[in-house]
Amino acid sequence: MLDPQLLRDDIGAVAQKLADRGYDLDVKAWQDLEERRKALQVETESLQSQRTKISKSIGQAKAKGEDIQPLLDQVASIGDQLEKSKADLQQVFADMEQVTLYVPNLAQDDVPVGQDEEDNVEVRTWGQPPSFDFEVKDHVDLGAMSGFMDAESAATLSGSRFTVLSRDLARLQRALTQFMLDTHINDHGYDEFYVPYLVNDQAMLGSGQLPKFADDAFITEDGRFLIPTAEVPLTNLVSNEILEADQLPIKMTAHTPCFRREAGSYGKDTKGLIRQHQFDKVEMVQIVHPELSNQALEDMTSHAENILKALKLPYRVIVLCTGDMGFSAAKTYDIEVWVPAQNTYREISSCSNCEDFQARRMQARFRSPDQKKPQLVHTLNGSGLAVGRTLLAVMENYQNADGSIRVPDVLQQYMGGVKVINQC
RNA sequence: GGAGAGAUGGCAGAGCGGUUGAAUGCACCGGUCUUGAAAACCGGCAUACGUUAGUAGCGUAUCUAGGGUUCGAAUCCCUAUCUCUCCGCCA
Repeated sequence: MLDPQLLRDDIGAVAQKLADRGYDLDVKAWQDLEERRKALQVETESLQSQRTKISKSIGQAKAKGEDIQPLLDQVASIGDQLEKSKADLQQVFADMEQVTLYVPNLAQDDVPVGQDEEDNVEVRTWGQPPSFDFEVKDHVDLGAMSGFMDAESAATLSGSRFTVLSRDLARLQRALTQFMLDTHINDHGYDEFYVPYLVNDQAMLGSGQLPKFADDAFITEDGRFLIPTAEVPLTNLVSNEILEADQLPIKMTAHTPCFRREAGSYGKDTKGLIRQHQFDKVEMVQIVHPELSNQALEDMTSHAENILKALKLPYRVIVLCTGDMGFSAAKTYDIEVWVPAQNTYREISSCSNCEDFQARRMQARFRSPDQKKPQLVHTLNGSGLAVGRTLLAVMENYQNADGSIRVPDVLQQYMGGVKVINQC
């Protein structure tokens, strides 16, 4: 949610910035609502004030045993007026909320303006894509050869976009997860959390998945949502909180499955682990002082990069352009890992500074010693990393000519000494 | 799932139709006293919105949330959510 003050003071500039993101704000409609709101609110509050005054004097008159009928007559007409004006005001507020809940965050000034992923800008690359003296196989083939990855069984169980991993490959995924968590906890200063995988609509609203993207999430019969990312439960841990300044920054990590409908991506990445309805992810979330959020974004991105460095997987970092950013983000870095079989980089992490956008929705604030009023915190989230896609990247980058897969050095301690994954 | 009890300010806890935004205690902040500290005493201490040049003043709302009764609701009624106790079931 944007700062309503900003919408009032400088709506022209806001509309321009939203246009950069491909969002068309109806300025005239908003200003009309705002004007109505102002008139109605002033009217309602003054009526309420009158009514309260008279009601109090009724109490006093009664206590003294005076006749209260004149006062009752006086207040009678206020009641109807008040009811009407209250209802109108509520309607205007509801209309305004329908706008504000659907308006995306504003991009930071240094974010490149652009339409879609074509306009994203590469920031840096790390590592050299490996060269192979044989024809590389993709992870689907490698998985089939080993017999440890089974899309058909998954289709029988659940449908498309699911997978069954077994034995050394299942273990390798667990090793990756463990390694990521341990690194974030031991080297990067995050605290580990275990969180619910089902959340209510308030939580989804707070982090910005609702109301606009309801179709992307799985909803349960009793109205809960399967989390599309651990960002939702982790970030909402501070909802409706007023934190003390010295509690910041809060750095949280959690490993969870993530569930996504992937509506609207029909035909895209239909094979393999790239795009699944269910995938595991290790998530990082930071709750920070507003002045430090940009530095925190750089730090968090480097934390995700450190995982890839340790795994010796080549990657590049790009900054998303205005048109490609997520709803809640003010600035986003994507990290893309080298995928040999596709001869390109594919997204494996997305790190965003949401500034106060989510904090305002969920009323997450802190009290700083130098300011009387509580102020909104800044929230950041980043994948550290998407585990399924990391598994895919390891499989493809570490493949041998015979289809076996070398286990990266840092994972071997988690694999009980297994150094190469062969076949069933 | 069944039966019961409850949800009040940072925390504890009173109030149970009328000057209650809410007693009291604790915590916190400022002051007096003191060489300093403690104690004691004095004072302060919610949030949001509106109006406004204003973090001044004034107004409005908020005692879990949403509805209702009433001239007037923290207090009465309904619904939802959550918590606790007991029983049942269960990894």
